[in-house]
Amino acid sequence: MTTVSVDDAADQERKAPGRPRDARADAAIIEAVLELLSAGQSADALSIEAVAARAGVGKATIYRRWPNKEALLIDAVAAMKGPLPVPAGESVRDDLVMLIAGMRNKRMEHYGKVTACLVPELLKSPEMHRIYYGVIEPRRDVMRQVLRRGVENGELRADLDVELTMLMLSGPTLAQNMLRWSPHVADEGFAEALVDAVLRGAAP
Amino acid sequence: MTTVSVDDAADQERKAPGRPRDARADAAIIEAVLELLSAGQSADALSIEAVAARAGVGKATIYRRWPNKEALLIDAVAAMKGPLPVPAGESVRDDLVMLIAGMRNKRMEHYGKVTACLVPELLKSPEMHRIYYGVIEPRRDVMRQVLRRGVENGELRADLDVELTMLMLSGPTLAQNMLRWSPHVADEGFAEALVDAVLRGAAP
Amino acid sequence: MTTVSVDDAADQERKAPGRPRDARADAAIIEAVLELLSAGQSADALSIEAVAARAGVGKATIYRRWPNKEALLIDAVAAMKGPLPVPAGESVRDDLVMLIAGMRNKRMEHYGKVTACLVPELLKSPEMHRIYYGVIEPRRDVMRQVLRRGVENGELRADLDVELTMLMLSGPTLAQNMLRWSPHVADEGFAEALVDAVLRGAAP
Amino acid sequence: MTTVSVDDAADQERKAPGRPRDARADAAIIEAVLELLSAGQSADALSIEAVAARAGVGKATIYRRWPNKEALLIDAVAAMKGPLPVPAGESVRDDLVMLIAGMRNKRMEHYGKVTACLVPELLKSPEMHRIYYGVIEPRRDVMRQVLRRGVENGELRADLDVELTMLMLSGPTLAQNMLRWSPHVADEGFAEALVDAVLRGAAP
DNA sequence: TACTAAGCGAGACGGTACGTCGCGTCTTCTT
DNA sequence: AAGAAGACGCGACGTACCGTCTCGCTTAGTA
Repeated sequence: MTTVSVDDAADQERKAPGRPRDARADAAIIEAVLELLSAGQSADALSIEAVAARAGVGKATIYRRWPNKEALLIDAVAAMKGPLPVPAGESVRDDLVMLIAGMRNKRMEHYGKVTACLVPELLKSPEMHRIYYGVIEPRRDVMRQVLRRGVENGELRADLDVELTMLMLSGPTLAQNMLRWSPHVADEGFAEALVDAVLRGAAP
Repeated sequence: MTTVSVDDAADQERKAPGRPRDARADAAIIEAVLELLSAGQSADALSIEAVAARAGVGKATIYRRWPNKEALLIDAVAAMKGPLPVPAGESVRDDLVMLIAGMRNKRMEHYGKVTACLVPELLKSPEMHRIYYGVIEPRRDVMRQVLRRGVENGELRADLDVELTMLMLSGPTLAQNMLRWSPHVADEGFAEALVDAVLRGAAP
Repeated sequence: MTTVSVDDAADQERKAPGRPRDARADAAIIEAVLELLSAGQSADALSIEAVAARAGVGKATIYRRWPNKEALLIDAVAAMKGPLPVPAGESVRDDLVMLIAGMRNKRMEHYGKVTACLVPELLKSPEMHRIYYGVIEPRRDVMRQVLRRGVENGELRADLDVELTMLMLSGPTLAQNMLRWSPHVADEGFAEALVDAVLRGAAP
Repeated sequence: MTTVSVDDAADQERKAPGRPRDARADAAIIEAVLELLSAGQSADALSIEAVAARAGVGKATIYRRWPNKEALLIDAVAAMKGPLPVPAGESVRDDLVMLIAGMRNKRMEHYGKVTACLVPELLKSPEMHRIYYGVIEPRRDVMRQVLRRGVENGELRADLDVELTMLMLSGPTLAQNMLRWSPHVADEGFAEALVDAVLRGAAP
């Protein structure tokens, strides 16, 4: 719910005057978005009016909470993703495979779609990008810790560019999810193949 | 211009009765799309109505040529990309760096935006995806030839998964273009760093 | 239809480019307004959306023709009033009674309501008032001719203030129709009583 | 203030439990209505929300006192009109001129507008009409007394229809105030001209 | 030369969704 | 209990585009 500013307000411990917002409305709205995304089609065909009707809520109640459709979708994405994945911690390779595979779940099926619909707004509005970042970065940080652990314990080369490597792992996954550039690349085994290729390198 | 079917019609060499289509309209429409994309912001805010007004053309003239906005955008992307890049052919690494760097031109600035806006439609409609594929695949084939050449002449390992490697090269580029996931990764030198990392591998 | 300007355009005999407006839409809209006014309640509770739905027409089709609800109501009033009344021409008194009674028909039942709803707009916007005047003035002119005839043929006093007399005839009728100030004044026979009272002062 | 029922409650002299109503709120609300009517334009554009904000009062405080916007406007009209006019009592004609002229003050400028906005509700709801009657009737009664006095002392004809005469005096005034039907009729001297014309028929 | 068929700019058409405003009711905390 | 504040479900507002459909007009190839 664009939580950063809300938390800031909570820090000040100010009690807002007037009737407080109904928490059940927040839940109903997010749930309605997810239902419509699952049942329906593309995410930009999702209308605020449909969300309001599905949630049994007035349009104004949505606009009171989110400034536009994209911000709402971002929060819906955050809710869709559920808890952070926790790597097992034994083998760096296995942890990476698990993280990449987790981006291609059935549950994540709509995640690619939704992310795609957000992109134009992310490119246009820095504010939008900041919010999205707050949602996505904790997950990226899990992968970052795994890579750093590998560098420290010698499983990965000492001079590894961690950020670039993260891009090499999640970029192809995203591209394959969103654009299906390479139909030849098998779906099953994709995570293992990608992680191994990144680890191994293309040189002979 | 959704060229396949048009070409097929041309193959049959039927002389269409009535007034032939004005070729200048096609050009004016595509140009209007590109101008609006450059001037304006996001690509899903681009309306057919605005394109028609800008091109000095009736809406029906657009709908006579493209079935919907996405198909029009795909042709605009094709026009935006210009001619196929031609690798120098000396070093595989240098060729790849050139290809990747070519995806991050100033001219390509809007390419990420436009592609992003197409994604929902691409995922939903196989027909749409087929058209997009016809535009994008020739460019991907250039990279594919470079990689195959490397495998054959020993610059790359013999058992290389060419398709996966292509994904590892263009996926991160796309992700960085569209989502700017990694602000830490420098813009200058990105192509070299990525290609080197793909070639080298992460293992020690 | 704010007809004055349309007539002006017709004078210039300019052929408007593009698809011409559908005359059936005009009729359907006006009819829908009258049906809703007859069936429904007060006239400011009449919503453009309801009119559009009833007429089987898009909202834009209404807004293309009338700038706001009041202008639409004025044209609806004009349509409701039908043809100009024609006085018999024998006795001035009888003609006036007929004209006044004609303002209190069953068919005119809603006329008072609608007029009332227009008043705020009439007071605010001179343009609105001008249009309304174009509708109402021809009817007032009928009464004016009757009074002038009476002055000329000696049925009425020679120094009669015609405009004031018109106000004395239609003002009480309007007030009684709209505000029912005097419940004691009988409905039947109202026209005769009023005309006689006015004539008692207007007789030579 | 829809005073009848409130007064009845006061008669029972019940001690209401809890905090008593703040009398300043009533005044602030009425004053806010009058300010908004003077500053703004039409009276149906006056929103309860704006009144509450202007008066520095919660919406519920208004709804606790008046059932709807029209009832509030009626009380505002009453407040706008100020104390009852007191006729001098010498000449019936002069008293009537004073009463009619008093309906056309600068202070009454908005009176026509506000009354006009009430009309639809008055026609629809008998309850509303009753309340309005309670406000307007005492003023009409002043004129009624003047006319009766004239009948009794021979200034007016013995068989005069008092109610109809009242309509003939206030109806044209109302019509001229609200609709400005007759621009030819001069503003100055209107009261005298009207009263004289009516009396010419009402004289014995 | 005239006919026929399609292309063309223009813009009206029935719709859907937008984001805003006000309604009258309700819930919270404070006085 | 009243009060200020303001959230709630609702419904209408007037606007913007959608994709389709006439209009009157050009612009060819065919008769």
